[in-house]
Amino acid sequence: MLRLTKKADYGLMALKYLAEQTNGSAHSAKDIAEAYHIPQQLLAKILQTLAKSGILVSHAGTNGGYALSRPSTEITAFEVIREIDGPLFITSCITIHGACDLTSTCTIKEPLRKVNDSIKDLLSGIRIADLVEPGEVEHPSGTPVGGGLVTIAL
Amino acid sequence: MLRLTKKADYGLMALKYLAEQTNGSAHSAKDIAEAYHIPQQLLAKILQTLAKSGILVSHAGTNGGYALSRPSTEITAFEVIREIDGPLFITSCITIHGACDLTSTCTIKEPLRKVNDSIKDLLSGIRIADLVEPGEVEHPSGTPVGGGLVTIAL
DNA sequence: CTAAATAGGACCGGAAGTGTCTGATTTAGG
DNA sequence: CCTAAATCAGACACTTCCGGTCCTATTTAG
Repeated sequence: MLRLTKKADYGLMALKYLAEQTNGSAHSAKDIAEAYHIPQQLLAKILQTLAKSGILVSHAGTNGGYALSRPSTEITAFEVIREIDGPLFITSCITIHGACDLTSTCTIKEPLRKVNDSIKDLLSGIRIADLVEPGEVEHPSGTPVGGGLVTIAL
Repeated sequence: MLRLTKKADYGLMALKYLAEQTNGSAHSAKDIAEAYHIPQQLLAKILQTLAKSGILVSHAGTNGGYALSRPSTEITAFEVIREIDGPLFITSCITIHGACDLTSTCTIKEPLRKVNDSIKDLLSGIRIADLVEPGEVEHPSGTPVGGGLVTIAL
């Protein structure tokens, strides 16, 4: 539960990639997909929606591709995830219309909304620029990194 | 994305219900299910897992049921959700073993782990007791409540 | 002994996530 | 002008998981 879709994941990775590129020219979906070993066509779709929502600018044709529409410091993880995965959120009774039969039934709702908002703030505080530099190799020799799952959190 | 399963939702509601009951006797899954208009058999399953994980104590047989194993101030939303929905979390590459082919590929991972941990802290800070009292009817006359979705967040 | 409950398994239908394919349109470069 | 490399867009297949149900034990108060 509470997990990001792979699409959102891929989207963030792609934006990170674009943020790293210094030259202003466009980079194709193919380039990014190959760099990260991501299914190309899927990435293409993601980049398209990102372009449609104004986070990326696209350029069709030969040597076409995508580039950030704004500096990487002004793109939050929050909006990226929202564009890709849609506005659904925490409790089902909030997102699905009419799920709560009786209002009095679901008294859990209000407290969870606060969590909801907190997570929103959390993700809003993270910018693409924050993803770009954190030193690729800094595992403190105790952390398994390779293919070995990390299994933290919940 | 990032949404709670209904199971976790139901589980929290059930715990809230149990926390509200003053007498120490057990309350059946049927009672709770009817109180909240929740599918009974499904709730039963949830309560079983909650009992198996030690959050609830169960009592079989006639007049049996469930009760909190600890005071409601000592049960966090975090552990409830974890027991019900399992330990999966944020990025898919964290939870699924070996999903990240190359370590260097997924450089997004570290920053997202921090988000992960923050959410964990957030949910750990919420206790069942916090869910119990927030005044059932306090919609500030501007908030649509009935069947009308709230659609906040993302 | 019986009825009410928990305990646990199998199962199913639908939705959503993941990914592929096909086709159309733009466009730089030879 | 033509071709190849792109974006754009829609449809579709596959798989997994969520939500929910059903059935069958097993416990246990009265």
